[in-house]
Amino acid sequence: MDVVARGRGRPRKALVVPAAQVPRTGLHEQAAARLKDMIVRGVLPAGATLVETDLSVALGVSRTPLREALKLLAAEGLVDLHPNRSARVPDWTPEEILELFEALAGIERLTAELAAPRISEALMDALRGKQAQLDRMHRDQVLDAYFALNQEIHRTIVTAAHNRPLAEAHAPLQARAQWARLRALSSGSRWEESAREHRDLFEALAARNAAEAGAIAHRHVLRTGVVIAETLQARRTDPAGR
Amino acid sequence: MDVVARGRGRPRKALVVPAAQVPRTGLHEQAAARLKDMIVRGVLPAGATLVETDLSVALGVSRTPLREALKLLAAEGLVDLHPNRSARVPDWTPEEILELFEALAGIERLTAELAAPRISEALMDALRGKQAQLDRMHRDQVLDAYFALNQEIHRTIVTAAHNRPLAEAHAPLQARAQWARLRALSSGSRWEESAREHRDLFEALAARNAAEAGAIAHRHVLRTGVVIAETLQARRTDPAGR
DNA sequence: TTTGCGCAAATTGCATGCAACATGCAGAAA
DNA sequence: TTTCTGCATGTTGCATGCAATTTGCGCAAA
Repeated sequence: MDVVARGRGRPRKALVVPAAQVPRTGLHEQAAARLKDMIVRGVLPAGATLVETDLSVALGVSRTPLREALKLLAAEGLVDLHPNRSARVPDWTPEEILELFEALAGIERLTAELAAPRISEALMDALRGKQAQLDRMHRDQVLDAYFALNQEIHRTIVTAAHNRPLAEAHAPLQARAQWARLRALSSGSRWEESAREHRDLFEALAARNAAEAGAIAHRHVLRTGVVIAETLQARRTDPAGR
Repeated sequence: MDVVARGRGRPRKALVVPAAQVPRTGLHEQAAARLKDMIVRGVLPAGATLVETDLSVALGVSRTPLREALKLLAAEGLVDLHPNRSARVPDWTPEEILELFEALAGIERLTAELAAPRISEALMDALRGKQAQLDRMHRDQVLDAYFALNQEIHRTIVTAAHNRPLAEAHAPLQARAQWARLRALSSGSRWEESAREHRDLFEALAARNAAEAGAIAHRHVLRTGVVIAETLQARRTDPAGR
């Protein structure tokens, strides 16, 4: 295939380094990733109808990989796909968002429970660092950085749970949750509470207390979902209200 | 589009009944369903490489919908898909099966916890019927009917949890779990135990005891996974051993 | 014998063309 | 006016063709 040593036999004279796993992804995956990003960030607004031809020229690919990408996103629930109809960006109701966070809370409870006993020292250290940084973000009131780091911590815990199928089940929910979070960037009061929950969760993990960590994670995510759903509900009845 | 009255306006003289929602699914979905079935049932054995051209003639569709179907199955983890390589049916190790059931146990715990307080009377009745039938299957030692009904009960509980995202997260795991179950049709001793767990779970649900129902479901699925993984492990070290 | 190289066959990735289906509108019938 | 019908247009579903990539095999060199 190319000059780099590949495969399992020990490379005896590797003149070139194994060239750090460039993903080498196909067009349909790139298209899917870009679409996902556009939907989550709201570039493609809820309710938008996605015409294949238009989208394909917009993304610079032909319809075939685009259609494959749409199928992938449909599997994640990020687009609605009906036979012989244009794909649409779903517009989730606050009730659906609540359902979503209920499920997410349950799954993150599991990840926390699993992570508590089996998280590696290395990941625990990483988590410690992130937690400290999160506290700084909170103290300095840097909302969007806090937001991003928050997500990262949750992902780290999922990783630490060391259960691939669970992570795979988590990912699609997480994508939709981020959609909701981004358009309900939470209120200051909840921020305070959220920061404390994060500290508590970290403590529980550090103490390897599975039940406690799970319970905290569950409450944390569920509470987040309630606040977000309420925000969206309020904005729906009064669209002008920031 | 055709003779049946459709749409929202009251049909004043509907000469034909609305023709009970035939799914009208596309070729790629049919192909995906058939492939899924073939993989779960073992018609396509673990490790098999799936050549698009061959499969497409076998299923009687062209490569385009077949490729879309493969992408769908890949999203469910039922095939491995790498760029520029033929798709393969994964051959899950007993360790991976154990991970899978660990995740599944967690999710079914959630479904049981959610279902306990909110299951409708109608579904509860249906469950009662299925449970009674399950007991008969157990008494009469009809293994495969027991097996099928077992699956159905689990699905019913997922439905009763009334949380769409959670059900969507559950489905792909369930597909792989069935793959494992089908090739490790459990031992008689476990059967006894499993039947009792099912009765206990039903009781807990009937009593609307969320924590108890969740705990039972968790143990039940996890234990099933352990037995299945052990069976697969044993068969792997001694392939001849039934 | 073993290792490396290069070509040929097989296979996937993608683009494009055509048929089927849906939707909206104009015009006819009631 | 209101409702139904048929057509025109836009869009999706699928098949097929071609280029790019992988893979297996033969053959020569060490």
